[in-house]
Amino acid sequence: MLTNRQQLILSAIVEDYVRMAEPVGSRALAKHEQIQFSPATIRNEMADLEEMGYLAQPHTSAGRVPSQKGYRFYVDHLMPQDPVELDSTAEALRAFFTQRMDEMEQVFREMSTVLSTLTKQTAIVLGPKMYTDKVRKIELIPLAKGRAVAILVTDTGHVEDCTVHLSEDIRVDDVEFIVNVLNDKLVGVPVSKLRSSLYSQLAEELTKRVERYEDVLAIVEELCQVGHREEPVYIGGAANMLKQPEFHDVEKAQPLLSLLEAGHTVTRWLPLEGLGIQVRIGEENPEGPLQDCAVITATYSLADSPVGHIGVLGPTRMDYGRIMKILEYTSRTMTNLLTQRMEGN
Amino acid sequence: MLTNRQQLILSAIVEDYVRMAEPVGSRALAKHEQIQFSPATIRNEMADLEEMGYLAQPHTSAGRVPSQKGYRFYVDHLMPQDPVELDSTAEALRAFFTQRMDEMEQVFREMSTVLSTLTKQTAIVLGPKMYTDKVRKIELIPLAKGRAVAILVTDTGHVEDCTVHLSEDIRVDDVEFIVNVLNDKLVGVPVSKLRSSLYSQLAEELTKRVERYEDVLAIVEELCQVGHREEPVYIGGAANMLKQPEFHDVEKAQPLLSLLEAGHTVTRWLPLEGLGIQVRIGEENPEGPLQDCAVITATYSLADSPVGHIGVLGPTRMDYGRIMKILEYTSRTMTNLLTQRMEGN
DNA sequence: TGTTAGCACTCTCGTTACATGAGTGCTAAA
DNA sequence: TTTAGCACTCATGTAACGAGAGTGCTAACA
Repeated sequence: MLTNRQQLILSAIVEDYVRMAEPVGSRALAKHEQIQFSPATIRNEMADLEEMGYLAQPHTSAGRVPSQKGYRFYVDHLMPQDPVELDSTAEALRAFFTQRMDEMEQVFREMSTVLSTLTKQTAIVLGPKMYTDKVRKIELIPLAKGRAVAILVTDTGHVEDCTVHLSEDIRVDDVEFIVNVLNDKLVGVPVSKLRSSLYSQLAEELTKRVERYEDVLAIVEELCQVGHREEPVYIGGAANMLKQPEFHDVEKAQPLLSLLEAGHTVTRWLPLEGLGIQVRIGEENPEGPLQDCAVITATYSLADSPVGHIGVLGPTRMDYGRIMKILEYTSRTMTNLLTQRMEGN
Repeated sequence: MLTNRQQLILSAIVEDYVRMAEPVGSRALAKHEQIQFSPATIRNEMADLEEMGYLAQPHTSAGRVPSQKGYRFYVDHLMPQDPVELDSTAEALRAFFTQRMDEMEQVFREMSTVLSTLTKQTAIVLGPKMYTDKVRKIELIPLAKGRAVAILVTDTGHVEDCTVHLSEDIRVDDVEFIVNVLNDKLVGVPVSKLRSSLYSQLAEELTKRVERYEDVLAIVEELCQVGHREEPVYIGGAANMLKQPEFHDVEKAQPLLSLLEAGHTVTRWLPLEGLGIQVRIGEENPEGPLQDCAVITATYSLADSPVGHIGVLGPTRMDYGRIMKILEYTSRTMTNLLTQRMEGN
């Protein structure tokens, strides 16, 4: 489709533009090492590339800028594939991952800031889904009258809690009995299956002893919801957005920041399908404010099944190669970390 | 110090400027209902007010703008004190508080968005400190080899968890014993006193049976840190910042957003001393980026002791009266809510 | 003595005009 | 097929200018 020379030129334009954030002209390109053609030749090729939709021109006498299609082609075919060493960046990541961090929540939070610092973009980290976690223990701790806190611990060390309401005159050994039954029947069940296990396993057991059937049902309902709780979202470096020249205009930046602020909605627009690195450029994104953004995501896994996502959000003019490498490295290391952790160091 | 007329004029200038976000001139002021003087008279007074430092002039032929001192005087002496009804705003708040929300975390998160929506500024909600909470129960749940999760539940229903490392060959009944002792000795102790209780109560008890003294110490150390964990910070409407004309310049807004992003540092610059409503205007704030902001905070309490803070951050040009009233109402209702909750509905 | 009308002055802001420079497309020569 | 040359386009920066808003000061007025 594209001649070698056209590919070379497109590639150079993308890389120049990513670096300088300004439309790149034929003269500037001619100074590139790899390109030995005269500006005129380049101009001809550029005109062709524009006609084919890979480039765009902000206005008649400006340089060229990659279009969404141009970026896409670059990402799919032109980007340097060989593992160029990530120099100091890799160092920083390595340092981050060799820190001892016991609390996973802290890992995710810090990871979002590290990722955003390294990429100078906005980082999004989705905590792991618990779907595949299995129930390790359930506790029910009465507080003041009629209130108790139910705690669910999974085999990965995840702790979730919720408040439940009890009848005020429930007896201590009632509570104890409930907890015992819950643990007997539900330990080892994946949290995603909690609700279905509930009816098949618990119903008749509990009616044997406890009169207040509805109370108990309510408790377990709450527990089920805990199991289906949204994964936590950590956003780092949202303010980095404003450092990008394309968002120096507040009108552009404001909707984006608002979007990020509604953290739990990210799952609606992050590319979460498939495995591996996903890249969404410009209008490939659903939400309006993302139309001139690119989103890159990667998954991390636990025991071979993907459990969470990390991503980077920035203007379409972003250093795809570098960021994809960073994400790839991070997701790999993250997976290892989680897996080691599971296997008890 | 200031004549009645000067106070009237200052007050009018502040209120006009807050509304219009533009320097207010003598002609505009003369049209005010409460002011029956000619523009010339007003000009004279304004000149005096400026000389005294209550007003400032962006440039020679612009209207006047309140200075920090002007805002301060307005807040301290001029602001309408009588409880002007908060109209629809109060309605919204009432609606928010009458929603049934079991999970406190959700309450705080939503509160930050509600507050920011109502004030059109940035809202900051500090979750309650647990200092005064008392230990209700401690659990220790072994996971994979050498790892366990310790859970601490307080009498207010707060649940905190942390990962602890155990020797791999610890026995089940060792764990059970430890948990029993911990609960025997520490239940009812305020989390703030955990560490001191530890040494006075636990040391000899544990050495009686468990050989791995250090293991146990490590666990309890972790637990203590849980007790001293920072209060969670919820920030709502950070993107609202950008809607204020004073932050249409990205250079101004960016540092502020960065500051907000480092959520846990807010305790460094929020006015958290004393009780009641606190107002910090402009250079009364410590951090650089806050120099042209105002921060208003209020406390909320549980059983007569203040446990947390809510606050609003915006440009110095803000509607102090309204926002203070909103915060006051919110903190009062919040206090009631918490207290009711404690007393078991 | 306090208030007001009048007036000259200042300063911002938007518009227009114009020069500059970067970059292009096209044509013709190599 | 490539390149040099040239006319053309368009954004950007600067300067000039008028309009408008607001001030300070002075003098008249109650």
